[in-house]
Formats: sequence, structure tokens, C-alpha cells
Amino acid sequence: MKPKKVTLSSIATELQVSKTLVSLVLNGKADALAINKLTQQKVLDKARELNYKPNQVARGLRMGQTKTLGLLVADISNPFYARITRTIEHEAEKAGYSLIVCSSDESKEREIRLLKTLLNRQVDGIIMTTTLHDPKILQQLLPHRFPLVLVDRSLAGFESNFVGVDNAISAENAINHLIEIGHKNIGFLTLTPDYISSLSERKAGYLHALERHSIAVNNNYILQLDYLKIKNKDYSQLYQFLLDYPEITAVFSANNNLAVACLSIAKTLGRKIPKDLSLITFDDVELFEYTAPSVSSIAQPLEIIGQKSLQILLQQLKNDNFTLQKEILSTQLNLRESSCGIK
Amino acid sequence: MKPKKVTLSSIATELQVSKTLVSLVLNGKADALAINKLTQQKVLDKARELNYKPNQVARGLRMGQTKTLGLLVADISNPFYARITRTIEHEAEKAGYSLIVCSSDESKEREIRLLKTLLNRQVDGIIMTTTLHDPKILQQLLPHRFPLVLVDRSLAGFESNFVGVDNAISAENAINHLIEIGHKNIGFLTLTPDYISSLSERKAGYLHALERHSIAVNNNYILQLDYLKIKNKDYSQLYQFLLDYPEITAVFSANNNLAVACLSIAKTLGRKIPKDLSLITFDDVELFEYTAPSVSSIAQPLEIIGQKSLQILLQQLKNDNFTLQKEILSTQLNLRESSCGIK
DNA sequence: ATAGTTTACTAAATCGTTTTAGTTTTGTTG
DNA sequence: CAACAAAACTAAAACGATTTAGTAAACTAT
Repeated sequence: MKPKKVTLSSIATELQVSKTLVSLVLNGKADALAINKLTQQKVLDKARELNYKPNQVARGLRMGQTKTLGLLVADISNPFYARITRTIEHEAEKAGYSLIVCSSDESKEREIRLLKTLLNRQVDGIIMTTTLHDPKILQQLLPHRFPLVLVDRSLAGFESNFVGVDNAISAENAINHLIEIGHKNIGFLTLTPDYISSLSERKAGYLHALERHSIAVNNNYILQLDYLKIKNKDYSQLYQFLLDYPEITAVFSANNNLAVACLSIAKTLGRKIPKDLSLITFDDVELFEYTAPSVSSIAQPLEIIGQKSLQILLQQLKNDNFTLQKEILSTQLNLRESSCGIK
Repeated sequence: MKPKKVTLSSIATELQVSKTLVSLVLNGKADALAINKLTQQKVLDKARELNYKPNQVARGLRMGQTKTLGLLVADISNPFYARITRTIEHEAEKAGYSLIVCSSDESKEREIRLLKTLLNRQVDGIIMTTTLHDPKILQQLLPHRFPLVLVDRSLAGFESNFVGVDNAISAENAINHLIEIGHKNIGFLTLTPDYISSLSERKAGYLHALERHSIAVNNNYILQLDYLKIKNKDYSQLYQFLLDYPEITAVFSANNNLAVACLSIAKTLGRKIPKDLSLITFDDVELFEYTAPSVSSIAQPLEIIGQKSLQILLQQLKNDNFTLQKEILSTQLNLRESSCGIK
């Protein structure tokens, strides 16, 4: 009753030849090995007739490569990662690779567990945004020289490929702009954990800009919000922050979720953006162009990030003596209505 | 130099026992088979010492199940699919499954190719939003009774599990609302290919609402846009449409991308929403609450869609004599600024 | 006629597991 | 002290491919 499986052996048996022969023909190695053209055709025909499809699992086991890559991001539902994923998936498909996708939710434990799963599944390489702080954990988890590309976030003390943007410079530019149009009391919104390289670099850019303009840093103006609370739209901390420091005239938000939080809070708090509060955020989202007000943002080149990540990974998979690559891309500051001058 | 692989045999050899024993112990089948507690401990210890990780590929081959599922959506970068994906991935992980994700880009050829890839990779089941029109193609491609859940879009003539929403009713409700607040000339925006069940049901809902209110259908008011053009932000057709039919006072958009197109066009065309043109769209996006104007939309229960899809798939994987399940969920109409009364 | 080459093919090992069908040793019972 | 059961373990097959190391026959050259 069940449709019995079509394997190499099925074909071999039906044609009264060896599995070797069938495998050779189907892999295009027949000519090099002087297999009779007629026999070749017979095999090809039979394979088509039986609708033979090679079992990639068996193949993976034998060949030691699964043609599968792992993509481990913080949150696949965040448009930032979703768009990178799309590019990576498309490029991977072109190169004959499939993609196992997983989200760590910014949880170390989850990340470690998922990473182990990916490795047990024998993925050929991994692209990931790490949430980890300690390079030793990764060193221990990953085999030596395992093909890996860190994207968006690097990890100090851990040598690996990397693709990301110039976070510090980008943030600094944005803050410079805010200062130039008259803002002095500028808030900085970030997430816990803030040791994540991209976030800490953005903070460094913020601090550096203030320093360059001889503006004293007020640590109270730096607000670190809990990732899960933000994800669950619990904006109470931010609410309180804006109430506590009405003298803040501009905020810089370290990612797109925080910008949404600002829009939401501004609406309920009646603190008008940009009249009462200017806003610039890291990460551009399609709809930031159409929000009220439209949101000034730092756009990362998502397609290029995806392409580069995959490209580097594939290079390492091909080359045995491959040297690690780091790619730092530039961003674009899109000024819109949410940030405006003061006085 | 290379870190040699740790396999069952490594452990077996080091401990001078058989692979069988090691496998039994590591799979918790030792007690049932009366393996000495002491030996068990030795195996466990050695496994830990060598940091043994079972090769899931070998396991998959032997056991005939890979503990991997395929998720084939139209476009992973669309927040609608991204959010469903997130839920499915999380639930799958809980159940010990990994997820291979791919996007068809609404292309039949791509969908077929990706589907074949998933099957060759021996995924245990598939969740997909199909772009296909012809049930025979799927019937031919998939083994009989292959665990599959169609999500968002059903396929007439193809018996399978399904999870989606009551598209016709939802659309009809929205149109009813527009009519009740005074609109008569209501445009309907959809995408090619429009045989996709969710889109055609939404259209049916639109038509039905007009009929119920004795409003004659004007086919010119129904605009079908090319998916790829919209994706590439080529809104020229829509632009022309709105110019050609200035008498249209409200449009219903069949998905979120089209709503964005409307926002964009309205901005450049100076046709103010909702003063000159009301808008309600299918699919809610987080930022629709903060756009100018905020967008009235039909929100699908994304989490539930994801959960149900996976739940049904897992049930079929478990149960051998499983009957197909169909789950039609309700939506929620979120009225915001973009739709308002007339006269 | 013989050695060497080319053509055309195949048996068997291998990848790393799980599982079937045992075997051997020890212990218990009538 | 047989007979039998229980305890403790193992050899080998299996999953479905690839690949190594062949073999046999036909042809070519000397």
C-alpha cells in the first residue's frame, strides 16, 4: 500500500547493474570513467521513470557535508533580521544550500542550545548574531576553524569572520547632527544586555559626540531597557524616564523596537515629536517613512550585509586555508520629521 | 591536528564495550534492557569526558526521521510571515524539531523547486503557503499522506490540513463598515496572481458586501497589481488608478504591502487619507498604529495561526491514522484614522 | 602470441547511528 | 545437578548514498 521508496538500489536492481554504476551516472562522473553511453541513458531513463530523488541525508552522512547552513538571529520577526534572512536564504539557495533558521530571543541559554542543535545536525556553516559576552563559550562550543560568520555583533576575544556596520561613527554622526541643530540634553535609549557590541559601539559613538562638543555626560540620560519588556510592549520604564527628565529635548534610540516604543509613548504622554522631543533611531524600517512623524533613522545596508555574510561563509567552505574576513559597512542617515532644530 | 570526531565507536573502543551498549545507555533504554548501573555510569562519564554529541544525520538516516520541518512561505521578510515563522520556530524547537525556512517569492517554479529540495532533505513535514493553482502538481510532488499543513492559502481540489482565517467574512465586514459610513465607490486592491485562495476570498467578500447593499460592481474599481512591482516599490499602476478614478472615496487593500503602497502614493499624489480617500487593509502591522494616518486594518491572529499549524503537523506526525484538520480563525477589525465617514 | 592499455563494469567498505537477534554468564528452582 | 530464567552484554545488519580498489573483456601494439 505504501509507496515504496525509490533508492539507488531500486534502479540498480531493475536494470541489473551495480549501485556504483548508477551513482556514477547520476552524478555525471560517467564519462570520465568510460561508462557506455547506452548504459548511461538506460540509467537516466529508469531514474526518471521511477522518479528517483537522491536521499540528501544519506548523501550528507557519506560525504560529510549536509549542504545546510544555520542562521541564528536574535529574533526572526524583527524586520531587521527578517530582511537579512531573506537575502541570505536566496543566495544560499542559489549555491545549493538550505537554511535552518532559529531565534535566540537574546537569551544566552537559548543561543547555546540552538547552537548545539545546529552543530549536531551537522550544518556546514553558521551565520549568527551572538548574544554572548564570553568568547570562551563559543570557542568551546565550536570546533576549531568551524565556518562561522558573526553578523551585526562581534565578540571581543573571539576570532572569526564578521560583517557589520560602523556603529560608533553612525551613531556619532546622528548625535552630531542633533547637537548641531541645537540639542544639548540628549537621551540615549538602549537595551539590556548592553555589552552586545553593536549596542556598546553605538553608545560609544553617542558619548564621543558629546565629548567632542564639550557636553557633559549625564548618566541619567542613558536608559537601558529590558529586551523582553520592550518586546512585550511594556514601555513603563521609558514612560517614567521621559517624565523624570523633561529637560531632554532629543533621544537617540539604539534600535527599531525602541523607536516604536518612543512613538507609542509620545502618543500616550502627549509629548509631541519633534516639537517637544526629537528622535533619531538606529535601524530603518519601511514604515518609518510614513509614521507620524516620519522617523529619522540610520539605515543599514541589509541586502549587502546578507550577501557579504553568505559570500564569506561560502568562501571559507570552499577554501581550506582561508583567512578570516571582516567587513565593516557604512550606513545612511535618513533625516525625516522626527528630528528638528531647537530654539 | 584536526580534532578527530567523537562517535559512538570512540566511546565503545575506549571502554572496551560494544557500540550497542553505548547507544542503549545514551538513549535511556539501558534500564529496560538490564544494563549494569555501573557500566551505564561509565558510559555516561566517558561520553561527557569526550564531549560526545550524536550525529543527527546518521541518526536521521537510520531512524527514517530527521526531526526537521520545512517552512515554505511567500516571503520571509514580510512581517506577516516573519511573525508566523517566529511562533512556528519556537514551538518546533520545544518539540525537538528544527526548521528549514524558504521563500517562494510567489513564484510557482521557485515553490516547486524548494519543495523538492525539502523533500530530498527528508524533512518530516512541511508547513507552507502555496502559490500554486493546480492541485495535481502538489499531489504529484508529495508522497501520499505526506504530513503537510497549508497555511493562509488553501488549494481547491487538494485535500490537506489547513490553517487560515475567514477571509471572505473579514473583508465583507470591512466593506460593510465602509458602506455604512457612506462610501459607495469603493476600490479593491489585490495582487497577481489573484487565484490565491486568500486573495480571491477577500475579493468575494468585497463583492458580496456590495451586492448586499445593492451597489453595482464596477470592475474598473478592482485593481490587480503585480507582486514583484509592488515588492520593488514600483507603484505606477496604483498611481494611475487613483488618478483615473477620482470618484473612488475608499479603497480596501488585500494585504499589507498594498497598504504601504497606498500610504506612499497618497503622500506623493496629495490625495489625503482619509479626507479624500479612506483605507482599510487586510493584515495588521505593528506600525500601522503610528502611521499618518494610522491605518485601519484586519488583524489576523498570527500567533495562533503559527501554533495551530505546528500543532496539527505534530499530531499527524505522531498519529498514524490521522484525519485532516481545517482550522478557520477569526480576525479582528481595527478601525483607525485611515477610514472615516463621508458627506 | 604476449604484454599493455582501454573500456565497462562491480564488490565491498564507509559514513555514524539504531536495532534485531542473538550469546554468555550468573542465579534460581525443583 | 539439571533446567530454566534473568542479567549483561555483543555481532552484524540496516539506513542510502559515495568511493576505493579492484576485475573481466576487448582492443592495440610489438
